Amino acid sequence: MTTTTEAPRRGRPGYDRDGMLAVIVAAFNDHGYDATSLGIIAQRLGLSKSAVYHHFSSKEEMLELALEKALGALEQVFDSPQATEGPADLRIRHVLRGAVRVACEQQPYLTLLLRLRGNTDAQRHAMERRRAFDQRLRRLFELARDEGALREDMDPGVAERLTFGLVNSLVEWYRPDGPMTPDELAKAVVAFVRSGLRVSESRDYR
Amino acid sequence: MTTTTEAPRRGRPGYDRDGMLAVIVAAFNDHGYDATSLGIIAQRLGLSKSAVYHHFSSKEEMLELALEKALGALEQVFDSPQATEGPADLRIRHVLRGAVRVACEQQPYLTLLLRLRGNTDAQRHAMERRRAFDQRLRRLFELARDEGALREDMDPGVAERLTFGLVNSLVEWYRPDGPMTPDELAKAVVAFVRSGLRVSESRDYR
DNA sequence: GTCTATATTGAGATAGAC
DNA sequence: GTCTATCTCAATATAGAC
Repeated sequence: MTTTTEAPRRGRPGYDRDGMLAVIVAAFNDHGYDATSLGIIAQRLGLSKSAVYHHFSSKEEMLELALEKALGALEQVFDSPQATEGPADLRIRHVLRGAVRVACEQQPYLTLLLRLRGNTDAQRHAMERRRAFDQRLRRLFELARDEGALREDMDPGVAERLTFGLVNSLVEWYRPDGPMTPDELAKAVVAFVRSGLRVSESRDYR
Repeated sequence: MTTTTEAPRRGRPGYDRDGMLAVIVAAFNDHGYDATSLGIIAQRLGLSKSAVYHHFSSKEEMLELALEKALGALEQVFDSPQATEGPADLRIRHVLRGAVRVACEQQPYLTLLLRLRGNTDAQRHAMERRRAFDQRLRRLFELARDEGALREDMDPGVAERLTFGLVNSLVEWYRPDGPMTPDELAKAVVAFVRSGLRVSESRDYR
């Protein structure tokens, strides 16, 4: 189920790198990456600082591994015929659902990615990959306009930014143990993006 | 035009507290509040660290002043009969426009507010005020549902979160020197939220 | 109002014992 | 694989001269 390089369990039971990473990313999201000290991380893991260094060579390596999870998951959304073939509005809907799924399933990792400010090379590189994702999305919206599937009073670029601003904001409040499943949430997002909040004439879209 | 306590200019020309605060908040947003050192701030202001302390008693005071700007502006959106009287859908539209305006005009301050994680008392207090704002919004959406102005297949709480997730995401890409005015943006947001992106039957809403 | 100098604390990272 | 102890550097904040 993991989407990135598998972590061959080593050392004694309890933590593999993936399990440690989950704890570490939670700390990054609580304090911000830069402001998260190795002391805090070691405390949360129940280890000493130098024990942590036995598993990760630096704080930046932790960040890179975490960002790879989010970026890998996002990029996978486009690895499907449904994202690259067929009418643009259907392709958008597919990507929209995939992005909502990523927001839910990879929530902490995506949160970390979305908060990057590009102060180091690794951060800038990750942001570059994210921008590439955004550009593919934008081309889809332009295609939708050309196919007459997008309302004409809205610029495709603005439509794309508003849509994925909405999707990205999910990480701010979605909780896996909350009342909604990712599928239900995806359905709500698709409905919102397609036809807004007003009482609708409710042709079902599919 | 400032919405908060005015800063009586003191000291030699160049910086008043408001002008300094703009520089400081930009630094906070670039590095994250916790990770922004007074050294960085002093450098950006072209002052020594201790000179900065002559204007602000602590780093936390800078944060509080900045957050007050964002929160004050948001709360003002509700200080209008249009936000408290009349049909819920019209009230929502008014608040929506006001929130877009705040996102544009107070962009750096709102960015700072939206990124808080609640690690100090001051931060938690600011987040509490923001939550109060969100709750007023949520009651508006519940009212809209009761008045039959909200599509029935969407929970009002989810509708509110998606809507203001979209609005809050504006701070991530809106630039004052970009091609869109706040008014144009507000119009696009209202249209999106009301009727989505599909080709519409285009009754103009007003 | 701004400076240099400094007190104090905690950061990331390493050495080397067990 | 984990520990204690420590290195080096930079953080917030203050003292006191100009």
